[in-house]
Amino acid sequence: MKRAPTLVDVASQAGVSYATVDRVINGRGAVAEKSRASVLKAVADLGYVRNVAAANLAQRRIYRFCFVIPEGTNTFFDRVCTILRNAHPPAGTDRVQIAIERVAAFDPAALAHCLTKLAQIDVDGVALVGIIGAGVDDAIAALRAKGVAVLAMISDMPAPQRDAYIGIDNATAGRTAGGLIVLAHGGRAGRVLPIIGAITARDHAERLAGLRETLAPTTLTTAPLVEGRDRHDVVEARLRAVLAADPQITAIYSAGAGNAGLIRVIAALPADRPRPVIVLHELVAHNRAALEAGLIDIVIDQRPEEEITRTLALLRSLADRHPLPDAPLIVPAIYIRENLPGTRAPSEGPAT
Amino acid sequence: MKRAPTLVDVASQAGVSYATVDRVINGRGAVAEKSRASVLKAVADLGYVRNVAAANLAQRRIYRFCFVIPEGTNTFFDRVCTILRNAHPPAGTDRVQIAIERVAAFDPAALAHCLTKLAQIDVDGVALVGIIGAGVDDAIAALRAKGVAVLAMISDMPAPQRDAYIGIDNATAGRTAGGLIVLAHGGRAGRVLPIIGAITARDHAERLAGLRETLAPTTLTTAPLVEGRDRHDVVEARLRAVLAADPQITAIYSAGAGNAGLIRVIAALPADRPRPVIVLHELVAHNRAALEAGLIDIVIDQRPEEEITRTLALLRSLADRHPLPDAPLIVPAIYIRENLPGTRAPSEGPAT
DNA sequence: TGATTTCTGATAGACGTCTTTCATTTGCAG
DNA sequence: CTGCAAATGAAAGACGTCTATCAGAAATCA
Repeated sequence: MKRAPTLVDVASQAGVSYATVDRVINGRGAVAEKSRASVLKAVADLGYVRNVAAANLAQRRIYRFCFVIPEGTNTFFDRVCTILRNAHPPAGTDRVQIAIERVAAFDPAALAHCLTKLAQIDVDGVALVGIIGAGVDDAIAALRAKGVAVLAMISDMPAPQRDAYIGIDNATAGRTAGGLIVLAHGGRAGRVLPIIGAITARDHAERLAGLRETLAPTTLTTAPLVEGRDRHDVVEARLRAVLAADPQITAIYSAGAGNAGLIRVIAALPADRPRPVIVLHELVAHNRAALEAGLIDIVIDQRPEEEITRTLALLRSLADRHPLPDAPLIVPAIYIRENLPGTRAPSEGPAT
Repeated sequence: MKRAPTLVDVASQAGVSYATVDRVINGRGAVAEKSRASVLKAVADLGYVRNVAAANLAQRRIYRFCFVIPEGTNTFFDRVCTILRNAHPPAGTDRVQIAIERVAAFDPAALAHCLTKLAQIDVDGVALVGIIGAGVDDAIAALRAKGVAVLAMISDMPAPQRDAYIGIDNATAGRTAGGLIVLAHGGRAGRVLPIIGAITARDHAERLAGLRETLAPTTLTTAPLVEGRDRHDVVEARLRAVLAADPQITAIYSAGAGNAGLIRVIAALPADRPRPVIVLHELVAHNRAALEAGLIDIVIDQRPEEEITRTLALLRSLADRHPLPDAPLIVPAIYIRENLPGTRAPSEGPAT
C-alpha cells in the first residue's frame, strides 16, 4: 500500500521547492504564474489532498463555530439549543468549540448587531436562522469578507448571501400534512382548518400553499384561515371560537407555533363530539405529550438533530476549505404516537 | 485560553516519566501498579484526552472498516451498498477505508467463513447483519479477541457477542404501521391482512406483534397471516388468492420483502373495488415508484443512511478507544407520496 | 549595465503522539 | 549482600503541515 502523497511529493513532482508549494497552497507571498500552474498541476496529477489532521496539529487549530438562535417564547428554538449543547461532547474530541448566541426574534437590527460583534472575534463559521431586514445583509457580507462561513438554517435567505441553506422545504411540509389528512379521511368528505402564525411569515405561507395544493384535487375543502400569531393564547381564543361556530371541521393543520393553546382547546372538547384529525409542527414537549395522550394525531418535524449534524459537518468542511457537497434538502419527519423517538428498547442492557 | 493538557503534562503531574505514561496509556511493557494508578489519576485530574489527530499522524493510521452485507435478491441490501459507497468520499478525507463484503443471505457458514478471513487481514472494525447460526459466534469472538470492533446492523444478535446494535426496533415499526392503519380507517371497521417473509424470521415476527398490539384495542381485525417468503412471485400468487377469497380486506401490511409482487397485484385490481390501505417496508425503488403512482399509501423505512452514518461514527469511536456513547435506537421513518426524499427545491441554484 | 524588485530555495523549529533503544534504578529472592 | 528481573527514565526520530527567516537567483526597470 503506497502512502498518500505529501507536500514534499508535490514539490518534487512540480520541480519547485517545498516553500513555493506552501506559498501556492496557503496563498501567501508572491509566486510566479508559471510556478503556481506547475504546483496546481502536480497536485492534480498526484491527487494530493491535504492531511487535515497534520495541518490542524501544526496550527493547534480549534474550530470556532457560532450559532445565532432567535430568543423568545418559541419552544422549538430551546429544543435546538439543547441539541446543540448535546452535540458538543462528540465534537469536543474533534477540537470544535460551539458558541450559542441568542438574539431577539424577528429583529433584524439585533441580528445585525450580533453578527458585527462576531466579526470582531475570531470565528470560523456562523450558522443563523435566515431573516430579511435592514443591515443584516451588510453584516453578513462583512463576515464573509473575512473568510467566515455563513450558513442559513431552518429558514433560508437569498442565495448569494449565505454559503448554503440547511433545512426543510416548507412546501413539502405542507403537502405532507395534506397527504396525511387525505389519508385520514379515507375518501370521505371533510373540511380542513388551517392555522398559521401570520400570512406574512414566508415559511408558514409556503406550508399553507403546500397543503392547499394537495387538498385541491380531493373532496376536502378548507375553512377560512386562522392567524394565531404563534402565540398560544391567541390560538386558543380564536380556535375555540371557530370550532364553536363551525361544527363541520374534520381536520386542523397548524403550520406555526403556539400549539399549547390549540391543545388546551382540544382537551376541553365535549366528549360526544368526534375530535378532528390534527396535524401540528415540531416535536416539542407539549406536542409530544399531546401525541402520547391521543389528543392529536400527527406531528411533522423538521428534525433539528439532523439539521444541526449537517450544519456542523458543513461548517467544518468549509473551514477546511473543502468544496461544499450539495446534500439534498432535509425531508420532514412524520411522527405518530407509535414511532416517537427516544425510547430505548427494553432488551438493551449495558455492554459487557 | 490555556491549551489542552498533553502527555507531557500528565507525566509531570503524575511524577513519572513520559515513557511510563506511554506504557500505561498504550498498554505496553510492565508498569508497577503504583505508577499506573498515579498516571490514571493524573489523566483524570487534568482531564486529559488524547489528541486523535496527532496520534493518527504519528501512526500514519488508516481506519479500515468492513461491512459484511447479505447477498441475494433483496433490493434493500443493494440500497445499503449504494449508500455505503457514497458515504466514502467524505470519509476519504478522514483516512477511512470502507470495504464491502457480500455473503450469501441466511447462510451462517458463509458468514463465519467471511469473518474468519477478515480476522487474517488487519481490520479495525466490522459491521454485519446479525444472524444466528453455528460457527458465527466463534468467528466473531475470534475477531473481537484481536481487538476488532464488531457491530450488528439492521438485525441484532445476542448482546454479549457484539459491541453495539444499530438499527430500528422492529416492534416499534410494527406498531407504527398499526397506528397509521388505524388513522386511515378513521374509526370505521376494517380487516387487516398481514404479510411476512416467514414466522421464523425474528424481525418479521416482532413487527407483526407490534401491529397486533396496536390493533388490539380497536375495532380492526386481522385476517390470517400470509407467508410470502420474501419472494415476489410467492407474495404475488398468495396475495391474489387471498384478495379474491376475502373481499372484506381493507388494509394490507407487508412486514417483509418481495413487495414487487404485491404491487403487481394491486396494480391489477379491478377499478371498481376500493383499494385497501397499504403499508410496506423500505424505500427501495419499486416501493417508491408505487408510492408515487398512488398504488400504495405508506412506506416505513429504517433509514439506512442514518444507520450507516451512525455505524461509521461508532466504528471510529471504538477504534479510537473512546467510551461508546449510547445512542437511542433509530426510529423508523414514515414516507407518503408527499415527503419522499431526494428532490431538490427548484429555487436552489449553485452557490456563487 | 547596475539597481531594484520579485521570486525561489533551503532550512529549522514547532504541534502532540507513537515507537524504539539503552541505560539505569528498584524490588525481591536466594 | 549478591544477582537477576522488573520497572523506570531519558532521548531521539518519525508523521505531515505550518510558519518564519534568510540568502540567493531571476526578472524588471532605469
